[in-house]
Formats: sequence, structure tokens, C-alpha cells
Amino acid sequence: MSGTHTDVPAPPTVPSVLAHDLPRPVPADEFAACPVGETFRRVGDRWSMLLVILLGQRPHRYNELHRAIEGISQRMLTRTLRNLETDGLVRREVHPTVPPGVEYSLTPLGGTLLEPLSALADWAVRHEVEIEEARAHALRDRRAQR
Amino acid sequence: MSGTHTDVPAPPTVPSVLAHDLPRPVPADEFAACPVGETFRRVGDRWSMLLVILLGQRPHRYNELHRAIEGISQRMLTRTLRNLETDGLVRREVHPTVPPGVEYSLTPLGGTLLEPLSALADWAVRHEVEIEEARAHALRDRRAQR
DNA sequence: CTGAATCCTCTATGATACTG
DNA sequence: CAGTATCATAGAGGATTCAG
Repeated sequence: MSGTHTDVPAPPTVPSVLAHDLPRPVPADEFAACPVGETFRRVGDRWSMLLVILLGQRPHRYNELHRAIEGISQRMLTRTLRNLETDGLVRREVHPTVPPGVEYSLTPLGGTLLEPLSALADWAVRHEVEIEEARAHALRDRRAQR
Repeated sequence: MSGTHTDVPAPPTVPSVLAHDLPRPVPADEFAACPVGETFRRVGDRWSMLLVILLGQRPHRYNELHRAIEGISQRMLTRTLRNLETDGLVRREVHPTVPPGVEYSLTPLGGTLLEPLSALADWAVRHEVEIEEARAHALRDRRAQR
């Protein structure tokens, strides 16, 4: 965050991404100052982390991933993989067989993500119950107060 | 998925999450019920992680946070703080002064998140350049191909 | 100062159908 | 098998206004 300036006069950013489905129409990186926020927004969607974790175990074929995740649509699987590929985290290899076989795997860079990601995942598992309890508690209180 | 005998003989369908080499055994749940995915969806939005990191440095007042983040709307700041509070990660203390002062801080549970989060943030900072380069490269290739 | 309420836009994601 | 193309929708998130 490079902030500290309280008077950013709304630069004419926002190039109005009217293009519906383009791959990353360059999101006017005025906000890209903080790499942490940037990265979280890039890998912080619903599927990226799971894909990285899956591919961290071993390379996978497209439909293998599709079956393994069970709940992701083809559209999002493809899109997420392409994003990860663009960011240099995932490699896509096409084998010119018939029918074509495509194998996805982590790049070395992607491999380095695996460790901090595991730390987070580990945290999630370890504190799952506490969070559940906190939520239950909060919701109970909220009801009681009305 | 009936009789199509491909070369992949009935894969275990439920790949264990994070089976590579964690310090602790991680229960291989189904992905749908995976606490990892759940937690990521809860804390994986645009602001939660940044707030936790900020509050990890020291307690903050509401407007302090608003100024510090530069880009978040009041609406989302309040909403995100409430979510974190509900999940037991953030504590909200109202001081009955005039005008009222509200202080936000991490709970002990929230404090435990700080470490894995820092690992991720660290990764983001360390590999920022590589990612940028990968993206630039990919975009260049994409243009050249047309 | 710390929000709540309202309205609105854009984005992420899904469903479905089609293709090399 | 490995995608694309198209349509549709819920919800994230912002802007603005009101209030204790």
C-alpha cells in the first residue's frame, strides 16, 4: 500500500472492462502497489489454491482435475488454469496424440507456493473447530439480542 | 463413467489434500467439505487478509483502518470486520466516550493466523517480480500469436 | 467518529450447448 | 479428450446518504 495520500482525485482509471470474458484485461493497476493484495486477489479465488495443491501432488490431465474437484465447471477450470499458467505457476503440456492429451503440472515457481499454501491450509484444518464455535456463538448472541 | 476403459484404472477419486509432506497428517476429506476450501472462501476475499495483517501490527481504530487501506469503502470495511469478528479472529471494543471510539484488535485465534499469512505475504513479495515477468511474457506471446 | 441503509455496477461462477 | 461460446445469476464491492 503506498497510500498515505488522502486526496487521490479518482484518476480516470477503470477502463471499463466491458469486454465480457477476456483473459485479464489489464485491471488498471493503480491499486497494484501492494504485492500482497495483488497476489491474494490473483490466487485468492475459489479454485486457484486447490488446483495448486492438487498439482503439487503430481501432474494431472484436464479431465482428471475436472473429476477430482467435483463442483468446478469446465469454464472455471479452464479459466483458472490459464490464469495460473499466465502467472507462471502452472505449465501446460500438449501431447500430440489422438485424442489429444494435455498435462498440467506446477512450474518451479508454482512449487514454491506450495509451502506457504500448506501452512495456511494447515491452519485452516487445525482451527476449524474454533472458528465454527466462534460463529455459532456469535450467531446465538445475535439472535438473543433481538 | 461406465465402461470406458481408459488407461487410468479407477483413480482414487478423492485425492488427499496436501499429501506431499506436511509436518502433520492432514485428514483427506472430500473437497466439498474440505475446511481448507471453506476457510479460503471465508478469509480469501479482497480485504480480510490485509486487515488481519494490519491488526497484527497493532490495534487500530475504525477510521485508522479506513485511511490505512486506501481503497476500501466504509461498507466493505465494516462488513469485513464483522465477518472476522464473527469468526472469532477480531475483537471489537467500544469505548463509551464522546464521540465514541472503537478499537479493533486480533484475538488470540486471529493471532495464530498471522504466521501462515505472513508466509504467504512473504512469498508474494519474494516472487513478485517473477510473476510480473511471467505475465508480461505470456501477454507478449499472446499478442504475437495474433 | 462509527457506522447503517440504500442503490447500483461489475465480476466471478455456473449451466448448457457446440467443436477439433 | 480438451476445450470454446453464449447466456444467466448471485454476490462482491463501491457510492451516496442518513444517523446515534
